[in-house]
Order: sequence, then structure tokens, then C-alpha cells
Amino acid sequence: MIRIVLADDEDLIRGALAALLELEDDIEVVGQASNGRAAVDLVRAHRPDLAVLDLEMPGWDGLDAARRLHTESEIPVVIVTRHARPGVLKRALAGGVRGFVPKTTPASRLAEILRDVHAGKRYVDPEIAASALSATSCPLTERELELLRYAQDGGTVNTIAERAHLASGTVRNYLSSAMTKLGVDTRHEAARKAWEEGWI
Amino acid sequence: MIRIVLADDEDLIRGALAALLELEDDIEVVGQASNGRAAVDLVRAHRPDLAVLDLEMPGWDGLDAARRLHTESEIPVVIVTRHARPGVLKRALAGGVRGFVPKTTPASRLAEILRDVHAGKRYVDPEIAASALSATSCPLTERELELLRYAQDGGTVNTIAERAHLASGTVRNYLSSAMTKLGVDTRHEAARKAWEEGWI
DNA sequence: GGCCGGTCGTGACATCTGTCATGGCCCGCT
DNA sequence: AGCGGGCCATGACAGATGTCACGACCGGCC
Repeated sequence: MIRIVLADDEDLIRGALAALLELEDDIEVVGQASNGRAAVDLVRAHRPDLAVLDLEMPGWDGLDAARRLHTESEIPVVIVTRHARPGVLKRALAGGVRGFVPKTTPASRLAEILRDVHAGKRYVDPEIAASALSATSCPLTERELELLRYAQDGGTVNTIAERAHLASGTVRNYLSSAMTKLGVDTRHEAARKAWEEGWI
Repeated sequence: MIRIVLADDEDLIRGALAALLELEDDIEVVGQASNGRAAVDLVRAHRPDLAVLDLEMPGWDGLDAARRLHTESEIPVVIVTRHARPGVLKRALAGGVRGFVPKTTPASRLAEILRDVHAGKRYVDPEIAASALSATSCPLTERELELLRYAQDGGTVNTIAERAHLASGTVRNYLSSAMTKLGVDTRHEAARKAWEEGWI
């Protein structure tokens, strides 16, 4: 029997995934959480064989929780995600994640994947693996990434400068540098591109 | 027995929802689709009692399919969505949708809701209903909305003008008008705000 | 008919933005 | 010590952007 802790912030989806997994004779969902922190607590309490974590969650996301679990226990973690971005896959593997499955995976395959991971194997969606391998590694600097994060929600340079505690000229320089590296013409396109690659 | 056609573009989620619904003795999923058009075809073929459609799907989305189904048959439609935006709820109700449930709804409630809708009732998530009622109705003009849609992916004014077959000055005027109405300073903030309200 | 509102465009203006050159500071590497 | 690279800032410039005023056309409404 494979005992699982399941985390997803959307109750409906989490419940549905639990129902899907409970159909399997050898799988048991022993705990459900709606954020990464609660998931870590549940793992400590229940000592399951596997943790299945949604990537996008408020507060601690799936990756935060996975890293925490990797350092404090040997529980294998499978990340489930809607947006399969290459950079995120790399960070997940670096964080000790054992399985990476996008939500486009057929439902019938999930149980097999969990069994494989439980048996010590690793699973990475082949599509994302390919794009992660062919993807160029992030050419951006830490500050550039930070400012791109701020640039994501469409504010002005002054807004960004204020939030980052920097001079507006400095902000423009960093963003300009990022735009050049990414080959785009506006900071918004740069932010979008960096997000799609999974860098921010 | 309530016979259901289920549509969601994410295989894993669709399969999980099917598993959840199949747990109920009085519910049967007779067909699954990954886009709105396929869902309509399935409804024509199977004549189910209910259609459960995810809102966000490529090609025909859940709302497109719901409108189509409303005009050609009397099948009640329940929309499931991740982003519960007030404007979308209004459009959904106008399109004859009988149920509107966000993915934050507890999984245990879904079956009840479907039974209620099948019995002729309507269901709208109370949270979204409240924000839809308190929301100001869209003050934007058709062209303003169109240009905001183009503005969503961060291109320059010239890009937008080209796509809309308009002079760039005209584009700036419309977007300026929209920004004033929405009380923001950049077209990107305006596009974001309009999206959050469900207007685009 | 007059009036209003939406649509499309032009011109002008102030400001914002992206680019470039330049400099200083600190850290790590050779 | 010299060099490179990231970090922070300034100044200057061209072009993009947002605002405003204005005009034209069309359709609906009173």
C-alpha cells in the first residue's frame, strides 16, 4: 500500500485527484493540504511513502515544500503542474523532486507514475524534458530577475524603482540589459518571456 | 441516473473529475472532451442530462460551447472555472448557463450541485455572485475592449495598431480613454484590470 | 432637423522609456 | 596587483507613450 499526502490549493481539483487515486487498490491518500506549509506538516505527522504536490499554491508553493521535505526527510516528492516551464523543471530536479507531471498527462497514467516513483524510479514528462534540455540556461543576473518580477504586473518604472528601493535610472539599465539578453523591445515582453522559461 | 458530458482540456483534471463523479451512484459520465467544440459534438451524440464544462479551453471555450448548447438544445450547462471573474459570470448567465462553480469549491459539494441543477435549480458560487453584484458594469466601449485584448501580451502601440488595422494615434486615444475610465496609468495595467473584471 | 455617442483620424505637447557612455564600489580570480 | 563581473548611480539622447484639442463621419434618438 502506497500512502500519499496530496496538496493542491483548489479544493475541487484536490478532491478529484484524491478520488482518482483512491480508485487504485494499492494507493491510499492519508492527508490533504491546500498549501506547501500544511503539506510539510502533514508529511511530518503521517510519514507517508510519497508526497504529491501541486506547483502553484499560495504562500509556500510546491517547490518550496519539496525542498523542505528533501532536506528533512527522504520522502519522494512528485510535482504536478499546469504550466510546464523548463526552468521550473530544472529547479525542481535540483530540489530533489522525483517526479514532474504536467496536468496534460492522461489521468490513467498518474497511478503508474506514482508506483514507479515509489519503486525508486524517477519520472519527468518527456515533452518538458526535451524543452528543458534544448533551453538555454538563464543568462540573467539576480537583480535583473528581481526587477523582471516587479515588472510583471505592468507598473511604471518609478513604481518598480520604489518597490525595489533603487533609482529609476538603475531600474531602466537593468531592464534594458535584460531586454537585450532576451531579444525583446519592452520590459513587459521581457517579463513574459522570462516567466515562460520558468526563470521568475 | 444523471448522465453527464464532461469537458476540460487538462487530461489529468478531467480524468480526476470523472473519477470523483463516478463515485456517486446516481451519476454517470457518458462522454469526455478536451475542448468546447468536441463537447458540443458529444452532447449531440449522447443527449446527456447535463454538461459540465471547464471555462478555460483552447479554441471554443466553455462559454462558447454553453451558448451553442443553449440555442440548439435544452441541456443544462454547469461551468467550472479557475478564475472566477465577475464579468464572466454575467456573460455565462446571459448565455443560459445553469451552474457556475469555481475550482475552490469543496469536491464534496460538486455532486450536490449537479443534482440541484439537474432538478431544475440554478447554482452560482456565493462569493462570485457577491462580487458580480457589487461590480460596476463595464464602462468600456467595444473598440476599447478589442484594443485592450491586443494590449494584453505586451506589444508596442505600433504592433497593436497593425493588428487592429488602425492608425497608431487612434490606438493611443482609445487606450488613453480606457486608462482614464479604469483609473490607471499604463495600458498594461488597464489590460490587467479589464481581464480581472472579466471584461476581456 | 438637432443632439449625442461611438468610431477614426491628425497634430502638438509633456512625460516616460530604452539605450548608451561613464564612473564608483565591492568581490573573486589569476 | 590587475582584471573581470556584478551592483548602483548619473547624464544625455531618441523614440515611444499618454494626454489633449480638434475635426469628420455615421447611426440612433427626441
